[in-house]
Amino acid sequence: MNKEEIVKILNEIAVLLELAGENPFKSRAYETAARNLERTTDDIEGLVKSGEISRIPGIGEAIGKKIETLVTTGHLEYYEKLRASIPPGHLEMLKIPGLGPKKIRTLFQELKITTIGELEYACRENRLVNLKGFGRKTQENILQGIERVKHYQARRLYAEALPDALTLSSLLSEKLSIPVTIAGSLRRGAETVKDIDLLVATHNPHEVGEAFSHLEPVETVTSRGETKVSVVLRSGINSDLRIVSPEEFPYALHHFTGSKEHNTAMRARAKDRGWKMNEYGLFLGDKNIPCHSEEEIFHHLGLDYIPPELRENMGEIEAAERGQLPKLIEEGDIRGVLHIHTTFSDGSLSLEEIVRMARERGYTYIGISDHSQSAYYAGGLKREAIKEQTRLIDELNIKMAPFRIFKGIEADILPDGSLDYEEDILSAFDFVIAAVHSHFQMKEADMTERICRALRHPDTTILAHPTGRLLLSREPYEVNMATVMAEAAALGKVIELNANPYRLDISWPNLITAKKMGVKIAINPDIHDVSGFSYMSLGVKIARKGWLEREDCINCLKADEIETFFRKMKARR
DNA sequence: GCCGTTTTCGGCCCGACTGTTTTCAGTCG
Repeated sequence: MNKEEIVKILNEIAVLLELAGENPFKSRAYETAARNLERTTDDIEGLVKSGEISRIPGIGEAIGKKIETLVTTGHLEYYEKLRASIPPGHLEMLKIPGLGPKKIRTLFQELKITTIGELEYACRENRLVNLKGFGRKTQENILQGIERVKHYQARRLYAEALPDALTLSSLLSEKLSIPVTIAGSLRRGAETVKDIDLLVATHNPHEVGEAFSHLEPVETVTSRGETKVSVVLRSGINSDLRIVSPEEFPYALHHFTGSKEHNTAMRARAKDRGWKMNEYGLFLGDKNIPCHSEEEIFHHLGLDYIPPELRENMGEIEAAERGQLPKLIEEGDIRGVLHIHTTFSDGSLSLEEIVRMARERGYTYIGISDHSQSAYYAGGLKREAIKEQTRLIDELNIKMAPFRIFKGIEADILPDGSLDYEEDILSAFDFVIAAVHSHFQMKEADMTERICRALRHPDTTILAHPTGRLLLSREPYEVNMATVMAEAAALGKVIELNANPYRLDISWPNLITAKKMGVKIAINPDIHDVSGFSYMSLGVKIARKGWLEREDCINCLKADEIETFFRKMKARR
């Protein structure tokens, strides 16, 4: 059993233990173990064999044994029994706002409720009002919660939530003439988000809460206090506004940016030093240590400033302590854009239009990569079309100099791992992007070998969207990314960070590993139409989340540098 | 269940809000 599956099982055990009414710290121990296992780059099987699995922090004797059992047998009786003891509907019921493990247990013990359907029925029959700890209001809220789960519960893409966040913050900001800051997972650059967190510093909390509740995009107010107002927007997204005093702002900004895991680790660190940390300050006894910015808070705790994207408790605190945080890539570092489709295949922009748009945006080169012949659904290029496009690019390169247009192709990786053209065609391109677009249902070992074989093709420059996932709609195909990344590292091949908001593939946790292995990354917008160029800033945000620096991304190279880079790869064939 | 320069037991981050209570439990982030 591989690492991802074990991580998933440990996390599920944590939730099941909560539902079973176990010691919450035991549940948290499984969460911690899962997280630390997930972020380790060590070979799990190797650690198990050498008896060193407990060297991973948070994994002790008991969990260590369970991991060993999973690795060697693929089963775990403890987990299976635990899962059998909890109705599957209880896991689903956790999604209803206001319902947690305790209330779900009460519902089961008193009313034998095991599914959301039964729960809805029980509410309509008015059966919750007399339960201890419940009441009329709770029953109403649960009914509403069920409605909301049915309609909106889905998480949102970052790119979908950000415009709403910007609208809300600017409306509120204009209304009150005060700054409104976006915090939470949006500030951290999460791929998908559950809600929009906003933060305001003011001495008039009531006025701010009132104004926020009546903004045009707000549909309903779900909770309203002195420091926090929660609403549901017409678009279905939840939004929380936090209101603090100007003095508290830096602490609150840090706190409400999260992540939960980062905050927990930071507060533990403060506690180690005899301090207490919360959204209102950093306290030694009753005395607040004054900080005027997030930077100062980190410095007081002996840390370099940690950019929001890194705050996931993935080693950033340790790195900040050692002064070894990466100098993260910025949008201004990007010199050129690769992976662009034109009207030759399934793009809606002509070559000339793309060149004009790229120049307007300050890029100094682009790389064209239309689909290859077997992608008939996307108008893949036949031999003649390639000739025609080559001729056109040569002309434009003369006309537009010093702007550079590199000739590339997005070649399908066929099921056997070969690429979709003869070598004489492939070797004529400046670069080749290899991509899986079909036959997703393969066994992990076969898919991994298919992709590794494509990487070994002498003409392959970049591996596109390596897991094929579509956020919130399609799971990644089964592929061992550790093996793929190791192969790319050994061969000096590039892996794409596809910046389409639905893909963001390679994922940021894998980026952290790729960087450690020395794999170079191309941040590629996979442009098909005018919106494509705007994906670059999201790509950079995710690259930052994956700890990337300018040196890690090939499209931070200047035009002549990337030309040399492509040539050197060709020379190795 | 994990962990230890407060070590093998007794902690484990912290506060707001809601709805149920009549001082607090549960949930959430």
